[in-house]
Amino acid sequence: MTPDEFIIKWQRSTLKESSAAQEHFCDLCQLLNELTPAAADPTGAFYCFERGAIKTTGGQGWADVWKDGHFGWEYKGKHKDLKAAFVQLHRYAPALNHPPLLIVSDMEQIIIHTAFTGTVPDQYTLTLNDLRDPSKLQLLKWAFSDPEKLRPIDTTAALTERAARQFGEWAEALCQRGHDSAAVAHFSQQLLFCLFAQDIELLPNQLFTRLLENGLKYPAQVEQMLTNLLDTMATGGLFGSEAIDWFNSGLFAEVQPLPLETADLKTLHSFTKLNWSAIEPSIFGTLFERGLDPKQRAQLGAHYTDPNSIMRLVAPVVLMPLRKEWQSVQKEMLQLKTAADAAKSPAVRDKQLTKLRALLTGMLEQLNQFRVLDPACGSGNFLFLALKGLKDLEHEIILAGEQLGLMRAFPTVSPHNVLGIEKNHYAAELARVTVWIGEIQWMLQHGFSLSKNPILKPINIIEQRDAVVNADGSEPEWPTADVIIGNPPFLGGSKKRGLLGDDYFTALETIYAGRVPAGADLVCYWFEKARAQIDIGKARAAGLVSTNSIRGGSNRKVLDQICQTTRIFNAWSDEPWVNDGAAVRVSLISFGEIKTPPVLNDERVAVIYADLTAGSSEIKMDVTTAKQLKENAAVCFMGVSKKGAFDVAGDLARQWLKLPNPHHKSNKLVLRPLCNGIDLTRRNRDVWVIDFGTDMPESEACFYEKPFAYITEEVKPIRQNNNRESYRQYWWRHAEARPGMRAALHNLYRFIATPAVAKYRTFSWLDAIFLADQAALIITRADDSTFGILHSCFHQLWSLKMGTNLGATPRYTPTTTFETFPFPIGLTPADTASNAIETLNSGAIIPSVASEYRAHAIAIAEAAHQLNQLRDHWLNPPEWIDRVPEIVAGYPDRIIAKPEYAAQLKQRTLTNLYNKQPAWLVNAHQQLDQAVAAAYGCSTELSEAEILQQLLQLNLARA
DNA sequence: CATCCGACACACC
DNA sequence: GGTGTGTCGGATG
Repeated sequence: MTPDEFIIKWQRSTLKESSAAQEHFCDLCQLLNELTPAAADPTGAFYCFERGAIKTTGGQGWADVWKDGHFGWEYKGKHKDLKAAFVQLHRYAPALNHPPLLIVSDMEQIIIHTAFTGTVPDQYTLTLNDLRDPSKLQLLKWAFSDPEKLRPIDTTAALTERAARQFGEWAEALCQRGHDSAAVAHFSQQLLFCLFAQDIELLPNQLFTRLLENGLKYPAQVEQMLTNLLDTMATGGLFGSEAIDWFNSGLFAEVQPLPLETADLKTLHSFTKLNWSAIEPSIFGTLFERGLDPKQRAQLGAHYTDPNSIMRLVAPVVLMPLRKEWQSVQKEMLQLKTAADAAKSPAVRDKQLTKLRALLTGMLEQLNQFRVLDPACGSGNFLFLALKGLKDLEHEIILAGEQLGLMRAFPTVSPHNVLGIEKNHYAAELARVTVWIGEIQWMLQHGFSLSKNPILKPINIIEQRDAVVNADGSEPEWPTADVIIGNPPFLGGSKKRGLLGDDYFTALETIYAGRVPAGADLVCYWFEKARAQIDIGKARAAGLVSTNSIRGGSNRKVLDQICQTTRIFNAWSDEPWVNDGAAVRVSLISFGEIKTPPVLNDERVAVIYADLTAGSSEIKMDVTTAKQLKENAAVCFMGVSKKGAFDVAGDLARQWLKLPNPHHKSNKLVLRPLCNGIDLTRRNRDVWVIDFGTDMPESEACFYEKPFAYITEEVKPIRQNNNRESYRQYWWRHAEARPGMRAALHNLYRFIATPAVAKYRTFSWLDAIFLADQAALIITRADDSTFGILHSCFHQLWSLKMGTNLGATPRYTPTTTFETFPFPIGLTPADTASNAIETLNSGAIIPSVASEYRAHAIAIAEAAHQLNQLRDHWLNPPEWIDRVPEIVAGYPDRIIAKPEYAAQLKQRTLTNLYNKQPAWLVNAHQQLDQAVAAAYGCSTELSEAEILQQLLQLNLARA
């Protein structure tokens, strides 16, 4: 068939839809050289006419033609309403497997609507005559063979980001003109809603666009016109000659348009060209929060929390349990249907059908009664996504019921299903709008008309109040709900008082005494309250976002309690989270009374522990039960906490070293090279520190003229403003001078250091003259055996598991990683405490230990010494450097690059070395691991989990 | 007195 | 511009 033949045939045709549709479609297939449905798929399972038609009644199907993964196609008679056909396809899209294209035709026109998820919908209209145009015909051909070719480039996410950025910039300009940011936020939300309402035709005839155009002609009238429009939206009524629906909602309760300039009107007018109906409702929230807060304004238009991340909580907590229930109900319904169809008497049949109806009604009623609470709902995007998920599920159930021949139910899941608590007045306001926009969008996209008068029903879904402390200092009640979701605010324990104020802090302390440690992050109060709600039966489950630090320290207490009174059934332990610029990492935690196997980081596990690690079915290992060991006490220390600029460049220190002092003592006594993490992971920076020790009086310190003058200038002013009496009083000393550490270092000529926060857990030797800064942790031992044990895979694994994180980077914490670590028997810190060390022929240094452990000590020390030497040669190749004696005796030689090797030497850092993982390094570590494994008396073939399990057992046995 | 934390801060490859 | 490491106030035990 040629296009001309097709056109002539169908121009003439006056047949009705029912008689002509299939023939029209078959002709099209011929024209496009495609197989007809029956020829392509005789079973009709993937490509057929009348998909979803109920065979027994011959009733209307979901689509006239359906090709799985391609399109749903609906015909109407000539000049009939194609919009209605489109609405029908939309409504049945879930039953049709969400085809990417929804095509409607009245046999003269063919309209292809794209419906790829997450893209801005597009449409192509083809008239009969267009079929002569090969490029138009190609579109149709793609619909049959390769619908991906029709995927719009613009995603709704991209559209949303673009709109957010543009709108944000515009709002920022308003703020810069001196308008109050809260007023700008409120006004911009009103305008945004107008743009949305216009694009879904709630505001008729492009009314908002025309208003802006008139405004450009009569700038003086703009403010009055806008006031009139917004006022009319608040109450419903006439705007000019146009009838405006009653929108209601507090959004329009307060109308005070800001003065707009011509440029503003032009910008707004350009916004009307965007497709606001396809916008993600969460944009409103993002815009609001960023537009309102001057600190966040720089982020306007930047990233916003990705819906997929939110679904990682909404899915397991809200949707999965309901889906599971629906599956079992559906199974029962299918059995009843089969029984009814097979029934011999109408009475029996009716009885089965009544039961069937009751099951469906029951399921829908359950959905209608379902309540989701977000007690920190912000601008409502969690609630919006929960509502959308519930509506999708309800729709699916309704369609399944219809398929069983039951009468179609009207969807009843609506904003009444979601409850929110939000402290911020405008965010709360906005959350209501966000949820309603989501509702309206969903209804229209699924072919349902909106119920009006008002459009935004006065359901009090969002309460504006504090969720964890009442104004009178008492504990707030949360409404009863089925589940709790949300992303509560994070605020580190020590920042709480400063940001929230003394009264609020005291109230928190009082209300949650014994439940949440006072040093915990603010987010923990939401976790504890959610746990309590579940405990008293006011919720079944909760899914909350938290800082990833909830896995350790005092924050973990709330998870410990959760694991005691209920159960964590789903978690993501450490995920990057969108928060512009900052390296924020979060844990997503779902807990409560939902019977489902636990899933951690998308993998089935046997149990999830409070630190968000898992036990497998073979190895159950809750390392949070590990105890601090006596034999490890007072060996690992954090370096000094200076709290002031006591550090000076090496060259300045050297100048001072040469200067005399009035009391004839050298500055050498108060000047030492400093070591922090960077000195360990990169190269030594040659930074020195003025150190008046732990108890030198000011009267003596001032004899060291230059250093004292320096800190009088640089440190004293700052320290005298410190909140702590002792820091103010002893300003010339380091705030935490670590007397314990200094005592433990006594008589050691070297010690072991490791960076507190570092990508790799490396240990290095430092000459005793070095002073460790707080970001360097030290172990007060000089023997290679201890060094080797710490650098073995045993301690590496343990420290990773037991330590915490600063953002994405592991952090070593003395109490939880070192003091809990069970050293091999006979080689514990208690066993190596004696200073009686012995140097072997190789140069390795072993501690004096009981004779039966001496062989292990030697083997480990040799391997460790070898590792350290290899590493040192790599870090400081003798050919590239000069070793220069320090100007004063008693300091180690300086390592100075030969000029031609300076750049290369700069790259020789421990982090770079471990990034590269050269074979010799891997081998050296393997040798070491073997020696240490022998000391533990275990195989070198153990898996990581097995090593950890053995260490945990050893720890518990010793504790 | 010592340790821990950061909806981070910032220097430097 | 990404990578990697660090400050310092405040709280706890």
